[in-house]
Amino acid sequence: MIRVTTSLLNQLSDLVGQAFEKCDLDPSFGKVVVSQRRELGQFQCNGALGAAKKAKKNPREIAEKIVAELEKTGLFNELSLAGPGFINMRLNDEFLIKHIDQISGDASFGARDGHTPETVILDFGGPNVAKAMHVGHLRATIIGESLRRLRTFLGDSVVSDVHFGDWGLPMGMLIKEIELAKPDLPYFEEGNSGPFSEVSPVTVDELQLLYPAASGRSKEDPEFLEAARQATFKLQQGHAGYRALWQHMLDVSVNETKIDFDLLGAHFTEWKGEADTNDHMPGMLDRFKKEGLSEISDGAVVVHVAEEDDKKEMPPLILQKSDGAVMYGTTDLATIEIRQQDHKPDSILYVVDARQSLHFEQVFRAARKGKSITEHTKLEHVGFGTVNGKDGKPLKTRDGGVVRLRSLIEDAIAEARKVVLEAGLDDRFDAEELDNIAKKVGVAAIKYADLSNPRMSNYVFDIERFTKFEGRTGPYQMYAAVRIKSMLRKAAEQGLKQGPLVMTADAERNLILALSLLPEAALAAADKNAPNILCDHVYALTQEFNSFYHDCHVLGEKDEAVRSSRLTLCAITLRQIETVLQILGIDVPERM
RNA sequence: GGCCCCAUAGCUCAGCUGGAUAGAGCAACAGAUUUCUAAUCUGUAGGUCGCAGGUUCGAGUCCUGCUGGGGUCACCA
Repeated sequence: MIRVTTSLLNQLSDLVGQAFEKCDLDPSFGKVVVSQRRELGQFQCNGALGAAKKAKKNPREIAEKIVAELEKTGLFNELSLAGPGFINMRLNDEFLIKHIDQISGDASFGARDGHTPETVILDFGGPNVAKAMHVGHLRATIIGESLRRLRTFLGDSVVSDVHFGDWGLPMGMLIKEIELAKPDLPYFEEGNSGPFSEVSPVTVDELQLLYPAASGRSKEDPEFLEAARQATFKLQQGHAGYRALWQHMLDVSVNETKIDFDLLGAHFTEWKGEADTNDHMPGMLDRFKKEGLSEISDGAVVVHVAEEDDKKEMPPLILQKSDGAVMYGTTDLATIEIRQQDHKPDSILYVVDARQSLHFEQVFRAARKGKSITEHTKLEHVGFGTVNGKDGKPLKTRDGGVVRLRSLIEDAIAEARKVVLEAGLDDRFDAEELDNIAKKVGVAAIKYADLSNPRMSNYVFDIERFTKFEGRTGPYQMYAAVRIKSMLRKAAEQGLKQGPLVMTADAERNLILALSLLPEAALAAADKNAPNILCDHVYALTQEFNSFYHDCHVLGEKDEAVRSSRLTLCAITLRQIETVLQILGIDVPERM
């Protein structure tokens, strides 16, 4: 007997595959998918066409044989043939109810059953010292956090590392800029090895002004840039004053980014950064040199990563610039080695802007070449597209500046509050609850809008559209869950009990079918690192629920068996909607 | 210039390894409520899938060329 806890589509595919096997055909032709034409069936299999092509036979004849085999199982209410050889099927209700009973008894709705647990490291967030997080960090954080939750849901052991940008040339630029502004600070005294003050000489607001100043100065003043380069090198070599100053800048910046990450509900098990590779660096550089993996090119130490059959140009990875300082490729490579030592991961996923794909390709190749990671470990750049304004170009403020993440979130919360107030139902909430609802709705609106796009696509940021309660929005999904919560509260007040499932209406069957597809969605989302698949799933689910809600009264239902069954169905649906939204990083309030 | 990605309804986008009549949402129009929260549901209308070839029984999907847009091409991150 087939296992009942695995995904419904896999079960059906196995079953139909067996039928193909009995006809001496490859079982892989038995792949079953949700029907494109629901009026003809719940599921379909198109394998007869492919099999016919391969076996040089008539597709309809093959399909007829398959149908005959499937009839014998007794699991189907209806099996039919259509067109050139499409097999349409409808399961009988007993089977569906049994299946939903089984998966609803499992916290993952049967999804874990189809997943082999592994140790996965997620590298996302990627804020930088002194720079306020901006719209570019939005997707990295939202997608990364969602993948973290998804993998945890599927039973993986997940390490999430924020990987602070804290070690490159910008550090030298900041040090020199601070020196210009406050030359008397002890950090700049020749030979001063500390100890230094425990109080930061700069506030976060100052830092955020210092950085653009330093950046601008570097472009105009070659001497300043050169000084910054030297400072970067000295910092990396352990200059005591610079290190102390750097630590202050890092601490101040970390505290600031935590506010943003908290707003977005992102969690990190590690707050590491590029700088944490410093102790590892000399050994790694030495090894690459000794093993003949690196060489000097134009004064820089590089690893050649081009391969014979490359179509595209593949520049070497620069480990050390000609001035001796390391670059972010070097720290990324060292980070891989450290992660290998610390965690022995099966996968390392980098949730970083798609524009950095060449960089990761170089780093991954260098890591393979230098055996920095075990062969079986998967290294993957999970890229994503840009967030655009209504003009189709990357989102900018009115005066062309960078949009800060904080203001983006605050605007969304303000917009959500406006929408709730406009609905005119706010008199039910006190100020505190309204705040809570606005925050949850605003953040959900942004997250759902972001995650529902395929990762690699760019999308247009339109907060008014995102906060609408109609259509494919975060709030629509939450609203369905809130409706159920309200209903279950009333049921509890009236002492109504849940009972075994019975099928009395199409809307119930459709809802159960939607519920049954979670494992498929979760596994595909994990496999492709594509949260949008889960967004599609929860949208289909909430739509089916809303139809059910419209067609089938629950609390007022006179027949106790039907009523208690529907209460059960509502409870399962709520749990699944909340589970999926939770994976997407969306919290559902009690009311809204 | 080389390489990579994209082009689908008025708008924002789906379309999984080629499979039936190309789908959603928004906007438009027509309906449904003495609400279990209508912030909902049902229906109608809307398409030469950028252009031109090719492979195939079958192409939005695969191949080639073209047009338009974006990204990227070693000492920034």
